[in-house]
Amino acid sequence: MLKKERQAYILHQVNLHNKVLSSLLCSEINVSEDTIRRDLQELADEGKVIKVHGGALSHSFNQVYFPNNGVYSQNHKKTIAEKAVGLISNGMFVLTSGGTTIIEMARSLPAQLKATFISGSIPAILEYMYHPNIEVILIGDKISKNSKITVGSEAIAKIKQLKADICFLGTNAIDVEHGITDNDWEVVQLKRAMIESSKMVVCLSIAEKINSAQPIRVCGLDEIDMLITELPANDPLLKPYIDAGVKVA
Amino acid sequence: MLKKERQAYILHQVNLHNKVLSSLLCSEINVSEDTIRRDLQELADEGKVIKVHGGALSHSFNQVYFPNNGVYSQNHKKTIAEKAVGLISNGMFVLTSGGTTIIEMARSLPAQLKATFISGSIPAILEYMYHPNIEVILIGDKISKNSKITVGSEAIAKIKQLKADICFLGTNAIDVEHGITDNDWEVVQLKRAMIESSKMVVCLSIAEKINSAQPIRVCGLDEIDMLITELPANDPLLKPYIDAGVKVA
DNA sequence: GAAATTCCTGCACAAAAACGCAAAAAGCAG
DNA sequence: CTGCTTTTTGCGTTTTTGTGCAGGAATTTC
Repeated sequence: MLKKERQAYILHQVNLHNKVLSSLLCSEINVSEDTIRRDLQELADEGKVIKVHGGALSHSFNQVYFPNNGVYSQNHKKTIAEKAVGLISNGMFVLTSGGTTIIEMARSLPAQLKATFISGSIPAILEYMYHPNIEVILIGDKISKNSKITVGSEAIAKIKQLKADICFLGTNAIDVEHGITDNDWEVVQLKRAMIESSKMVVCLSIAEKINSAQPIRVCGLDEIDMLITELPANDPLLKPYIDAGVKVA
Repeated sequence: MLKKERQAYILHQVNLHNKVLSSLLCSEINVSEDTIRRDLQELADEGKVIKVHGGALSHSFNQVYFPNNGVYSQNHKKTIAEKAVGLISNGMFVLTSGGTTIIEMARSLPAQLKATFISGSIPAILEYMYHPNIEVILIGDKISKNSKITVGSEAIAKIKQLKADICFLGTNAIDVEHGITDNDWEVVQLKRAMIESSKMVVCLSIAEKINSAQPIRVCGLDEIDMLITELPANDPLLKPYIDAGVKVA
């Protein structure tokens, strides 16, 4: 394979999937990692891709791909994400909110999964978009620059027209007394709509946020079906939620 | 075998397979590698093939894998982008399509500009999102993974509810006879809706796309108000468009 | 913090290109 | 056919280019 040919192939992959991993490319094309690295470097020098640790990104993608942006520990989120993707099966309609846990989940989706994902979260959409078998429906409206998600009455109206199989909510605070709470009024409206439009509601929450409360109420515990944390299901911290009728994982 | 005959054979192979290896050719035709190299050099000088280390590539190979890349067209797009942003003033409602030229425009927006941008193009939205003073409205619908833009009846319906001050269209092909044409049916529907929903329609097009046509018609020249290219306004290539009543810049 | 990846640098080796040169082939005039 | 010039080709040598490998540094991950 000619060098130029190889670079063309790489560029094609970058534009198609928004990102490439050097490790994958080198086994795919059957050349050493050094060669791939040098190719990526050259393409980067020409401004055609953006080189990052482990591979390269397309130009439009790099801005939102913040690898470890989270305030909280990443591997907890990965644990949660993996438990969550286990609930999704082929053919499902899946509604997701925004939040870093949700993005982690989007990254953990197995390649062979065929499902339809609906979301207004830009970073989540980017992850879904380069997944080979997932169909993506974007909820449009005004973009909230803070949370990088579309908010507003149009988005809510659109969600209310749906009936998804399952809905995943990134959770800012949860406690037995107040249920799920949050601090952004517009995001709360959206989450409420999502809950109403889903057959099953799953909350993703790292343990630190359990038994904390925020000013605005999203819903009571009776409205959610499952709570996923990084803790084992028998952790005493989760006992009150199980008693309140919430499944945990 | 005569030299002319040999070169014709090589050219034929290049056009057939999009690439040739010098090593293969020389064993095939039974001449030294030097001869092949000299032949390729001549063909390259005549612009019939693209010579690379180890062989040669056809022109169409480059067009498929490096669609108008290169420093030149990047600079051209920047020129176009800068002309385009000059048309936007504070408080405007701006509708934009997808395409690399539009993204370049998004990158060129001055920081102090206060306007509302409406688009279904994910890469464009990403650019707008990080701009300090721009309000962003995202058009939702199913995402086309190819063009990274939302397409479908919902998106079109939403656009038709608007009346934007100005609309910027990335253009794939334009000529006097057929007007604006494109090759993606869904994108064309979207562009048609955008044109209808804008007080002013501006097409952004690099010069190489001028006087070319694609299978699907977007609109006639009478429906666009302005054509922006990297060429000076008095370039003869633009004359027919000016005659047809289109402003150029 | 420790372990695992990934990256960078210099180096060696092979493949290909460039260059000069001379032999071979072709064209041409007598 | 012969002698001459011009073009084309092949061959050695030198340069350049492309690739892989080994190490140590840097970064990410757990």
